[in-house]
Amino acid sequence: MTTETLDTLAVGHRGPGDHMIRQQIIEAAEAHFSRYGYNKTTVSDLAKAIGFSKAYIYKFFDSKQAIGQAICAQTLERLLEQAQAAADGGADATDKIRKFFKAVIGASAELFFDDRKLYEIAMHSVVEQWPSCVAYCAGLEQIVRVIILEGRAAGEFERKTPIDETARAIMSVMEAFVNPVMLQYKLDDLPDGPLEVTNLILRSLAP
Amino acid sequence: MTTETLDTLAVGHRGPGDHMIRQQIIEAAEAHFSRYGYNKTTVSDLAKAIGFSKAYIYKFFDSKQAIGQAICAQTLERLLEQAQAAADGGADATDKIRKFFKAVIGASAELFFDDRKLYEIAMHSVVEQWPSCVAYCAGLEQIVRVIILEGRAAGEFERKTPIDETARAIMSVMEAFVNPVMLQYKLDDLPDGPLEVTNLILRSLAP
DNA sequence: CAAGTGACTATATTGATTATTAGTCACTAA
DNA sequence: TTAGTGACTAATAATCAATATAGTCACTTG
Repeated sequence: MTTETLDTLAVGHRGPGDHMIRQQIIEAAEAHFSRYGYNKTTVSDLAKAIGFSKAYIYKFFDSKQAIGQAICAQTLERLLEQAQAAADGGADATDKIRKFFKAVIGASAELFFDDRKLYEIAMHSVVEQWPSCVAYCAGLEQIVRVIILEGRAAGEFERKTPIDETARAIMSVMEAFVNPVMLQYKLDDLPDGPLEVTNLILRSLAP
Repeated sequence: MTTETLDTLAVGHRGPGDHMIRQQIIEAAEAHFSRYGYNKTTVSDLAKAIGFSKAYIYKFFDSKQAIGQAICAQTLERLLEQAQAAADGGADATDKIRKFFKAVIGASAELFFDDRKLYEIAMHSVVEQWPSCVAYCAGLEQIVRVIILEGRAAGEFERKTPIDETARAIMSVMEAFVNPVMLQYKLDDLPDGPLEVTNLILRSLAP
């Protein structure tokens, strides 16, 4: 394992992993991307914002896209944290599944409405299969897997289906609402669509 | 009910509903769209193909898009027929569900690989919410509904959940593989993804 | 050596200019 | 009246030069 942080895939990073400047760049990028969007902010804009030259930015990041990935990863990590917190607040496994999906979808939809520009980066990351997105999906699946195992241990859920298949299938099923690319087409179905699908999932988990 | 056919929503049609020329236009459009794509074929091309002037086309269709809708509707109807036929070939309701989804997804994927241009029109129809697409989705859901009712009558499936909710949820769940916009991102998951999701659906239907 | 940059190139992006194309309509011929 | 069209306009799309941007590198400064 490198000196890079564990939870952030530091793709496209250069130079020291933990540097004040790197954080400043990320903060400036988050502000600019959020306000003007990814395409409309230039690397020079970011450089000006932190008071250095554009060339210096490239001591810390491989490319503009790498900066985008960093702030996308940050955004998705935040989503993931919210989802985990919601799941933790559930009384039993069934409740956790319910709260988990409600939180993920709610938070995604909120991002869509309040912060369209960041949402667009997230969509981009999905289409381009950025590692941040892959990590996000894997994170969601992992949370689901843990909940299911808990439910199985408690006798709440069936145990015949292989855990990997169950978790994968549930993620597939929820993808239409969880995947930013697809969610935009399903906004009309909120919040009932996810609820009905959650019910279907829970029925499929019944012992 | 108008004189228009029952199975084709004749949106954007003009003049007599059943006219030799209309059919000729549709055939020419299918050939051209399939070969050169929707954007690259001009209305004049179609006119030339059937040996009339461009203005005459507009005696039969409101717009170029209306022609696109007609051939899109035709394509989707064909998909629907294949799906229905596959379902009919199932031994029991469970088997019908399996065969149905396998057929829909297989046929969609085939369209994607063999006839990319037509597939693109289908995608366009989804994004633009053309009636042909709405009809297609409704048709799929109707087939599912009938199978479920059969399965319930045979004691194969549970009967507590309202049939509308069940059918809607199943369609939501399958959307990632059935919806042309989304399918293109899931091609790597074929054919195992749909299979696992089908299994999940069947588990959720267990009595 | 570490921190930082100006000046450079190749690739995108823009915008003003043309060229095509969708769609209409008044009209002719039978 | 019915079948069909040429000529027209408004909107859309292709073109291409001018501009802007991503990304590199040799270089300075402390």
